[in-house]
Amino acid sequence: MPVKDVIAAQPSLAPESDNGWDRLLEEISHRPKRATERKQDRSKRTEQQILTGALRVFARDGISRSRIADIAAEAGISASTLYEYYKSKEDLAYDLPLAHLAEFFEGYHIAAATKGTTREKLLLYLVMSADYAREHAEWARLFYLEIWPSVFVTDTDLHHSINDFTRVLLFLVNEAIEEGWISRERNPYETVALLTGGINQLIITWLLYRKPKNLTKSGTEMAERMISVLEIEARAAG
Amino acid sequence: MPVKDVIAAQPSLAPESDNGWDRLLEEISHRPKRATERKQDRSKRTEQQILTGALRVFARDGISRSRIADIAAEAGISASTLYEYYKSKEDLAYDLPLAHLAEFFEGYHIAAATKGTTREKLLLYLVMSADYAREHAEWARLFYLEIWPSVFVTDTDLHHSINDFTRVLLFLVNEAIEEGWISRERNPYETVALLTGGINQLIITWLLYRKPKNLTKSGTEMAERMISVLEIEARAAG
DNA sequence: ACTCAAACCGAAATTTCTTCGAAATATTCC
DNA sequence: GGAATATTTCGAAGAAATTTCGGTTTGAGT
Repeated sequence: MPVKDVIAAQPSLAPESDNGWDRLLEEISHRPKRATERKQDRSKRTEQQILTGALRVFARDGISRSRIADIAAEAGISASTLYEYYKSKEDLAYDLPLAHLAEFFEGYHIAAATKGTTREKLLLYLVMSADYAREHAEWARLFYLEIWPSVFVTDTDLHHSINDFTRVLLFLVNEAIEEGWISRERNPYETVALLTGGINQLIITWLLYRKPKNLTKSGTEMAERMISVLEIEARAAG
Repeated sequence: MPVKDVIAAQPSLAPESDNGWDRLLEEISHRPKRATERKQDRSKRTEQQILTGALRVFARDGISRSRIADIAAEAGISASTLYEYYKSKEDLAYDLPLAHLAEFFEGYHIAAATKGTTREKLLLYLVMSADYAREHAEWARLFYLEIWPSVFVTDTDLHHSINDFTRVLLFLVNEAIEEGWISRERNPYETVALLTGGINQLIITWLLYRKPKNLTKSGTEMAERMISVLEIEARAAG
């Protein structure tokens, strides 16, 4: 059950455990592990070629219009070989984003270490999300436009990673509430929805229309705006 | 070009044209028209059965896993007959949400007539969006989780209707800026992204996890919160 | 160099989508 | 009412894509 994960995450995220933050990020950036480890070097190379080829083709044609044959050709192997690596097209599509997500979390983990306050961490998270999408547009197309909202991601490794994305935000929001600059009156899940939704909508619009032109700038603007607005709200609430 | 539509919409939406609002809603709720009109009554019935069956199957299995044969069976016709009505599965999937969207706009048009202020209209729009999703959960699953973010909706009737959804918000936000309760400093598109993103994220979470339990209540809460937060922001900016 | 497992591929099987021509049903006109 | 015409339906065949299978090639360890 997906809901359970999110709920269960909450207690362990209580701000009083002072190293909860590091443990959370540690867990998150090490999550993705392919079940089958490849033995030979050429195999590792092939796996990489499949991932690169698949990303290219999926981003160009969309998952459902993409053909296994095209992906295999792009990877320089035969279609049947691809089935040695992934049991279906869907399986491939859902595995594909994992490596990038881990990379994002790892990058964030490092960058966040230099930030002292919760506010800075939260701002950084939102800004980095937008920026990572800009830097990896093909991946982002696949992830934000096809996979994230998909109903069928439940009960997959990917699903955990997507939940992780929310868990980080939830942790920070709870901490901010503790610190008093996000209103206690408000449901933290609702606040997380607001933050996620705002930044994602910006990314999605950019992916579809290349507008706003400068995603990094707009992302920063949007993130700062959302956070400062939450602060004002908390102050207004007294 | 999708972007063009949105941009082009702006001038005609200037608040000074006092009946711009009615013209906009008129245009929007009358947009969808199937090209081919069916001659016989049984045909109209069949068309309805296809739509009902397809909605059921798509919502249950997702578009890509759904089989034409299943949809046809659900509709009580043969698979080949379905091709008399829609030229492909994709075509069917993209036509399906149109009727509901038109219904939503029409319902909003009527309900908004009783609301005097821009603020009330905006609040109503957001609240009704969430509520419509709750009332038509199968449709919402298809629309929010599979179709809205899809890359391939460009250059379809559906695409216009989705743009319409944003145009209404943009109109209201611009009017609110004119009235002074949304900050002039902020890019209206960014504000629209914030509003859309926030409410959609809430809907998506509900569709996936049935959480929050009461979508109508949470939607109202979220909508009121976002609007009041924008007001506070405008006041703080002076 | 030999052995064995891992990796690879072509051809065939399977599944699903789509087309087509003929049959069934409805409408029109006399 | 019944023949002529148009519309709608369907089964069977065709096309396109995914997936499986058996056997060959390749590479790592000894």
